[in-house]
Amino acid sequence: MRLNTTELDRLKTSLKQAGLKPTRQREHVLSVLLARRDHPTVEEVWQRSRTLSRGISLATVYNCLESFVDSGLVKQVNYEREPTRYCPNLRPHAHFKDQETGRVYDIDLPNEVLIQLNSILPEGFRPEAIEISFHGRTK
Amino acid sequence: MRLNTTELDRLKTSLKQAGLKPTRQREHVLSVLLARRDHPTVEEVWQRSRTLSRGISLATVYNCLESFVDSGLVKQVNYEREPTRYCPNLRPHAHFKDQETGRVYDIDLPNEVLIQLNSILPEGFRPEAIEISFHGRTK
DNA sequence: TTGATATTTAGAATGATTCCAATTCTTATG
DNA sequence: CATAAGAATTGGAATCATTCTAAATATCAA
Repeated sequence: MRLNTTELDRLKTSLKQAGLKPTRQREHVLSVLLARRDHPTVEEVWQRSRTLSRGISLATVYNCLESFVDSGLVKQVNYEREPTRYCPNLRPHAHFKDQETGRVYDIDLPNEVLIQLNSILPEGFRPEAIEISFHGRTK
Repeated sequence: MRLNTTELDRLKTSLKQAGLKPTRQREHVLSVLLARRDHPTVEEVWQRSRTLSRGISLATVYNCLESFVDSGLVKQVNYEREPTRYCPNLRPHAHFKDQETGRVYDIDLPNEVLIQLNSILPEGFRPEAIEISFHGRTK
């Protein structure tokens, strides 16, 4: 998780655009999150962030992830009551959880599916978000 | 929550069909759940079940609901990390949560929507369940 | 540089849920 | 009907992801 100046500047800019002060911790957590296209838990993000010199507290990882979600930089994924997972993929997508491995896959959502889904809502229902999660086997 | 013999027999039968011993507590919790088409939390189910003579323990309500879900008699609804809610509607449906009132509505899922949703999965993905939750305003 | 405001932090607190081990119930079988 | 084996129920303790707290530190506009 070595960041060159260009990457760092890019992160600072995304944070500022999102209305967040670009702190050392936020830059680090965000870079850790963007480094892999998976769905880590808070605990996992914390583990991956330990390399930060002088460390980072678990509370801060919670704080960072919360502010990222609030400002739309990442998404949350919840399966049942398991620990919340975080997802750096911002395109509209569903999730598929392999019940054998526990692994979560992103499934792209074509626009026509979104349109059809909105069409099943009664008059007056204004969705702000939709979450679609499959679970099953991947063969 | 007065049960006549016919209703009681019907409950006993559903429980047996689901492979569950028809105990006094299960019959009561199930009847409480079927009495309203809403989405109560465990705590709420417990409150509504207090009328049972000699009471019922919270642990038992948890146990009953878990066994109902396992045997397909009711569904679970999760929104973020809020307490799990239980849903007696077994038809395929999505949920819509009004972010102002917190109320959860059932939205029927037409078969063609289900078919379209399955069609977006890659080769080899075998879904066993799908969960669709909207949240937004109802105007 | 400085002050106002925001962020970070360690540890305590919270709260839904699960676990535990003792008691009570259900039911198949004699 | 009696009985015994396996299930279910129970109150309370334990768990654990998450939130809260209040003190220390950092950011940034002026």
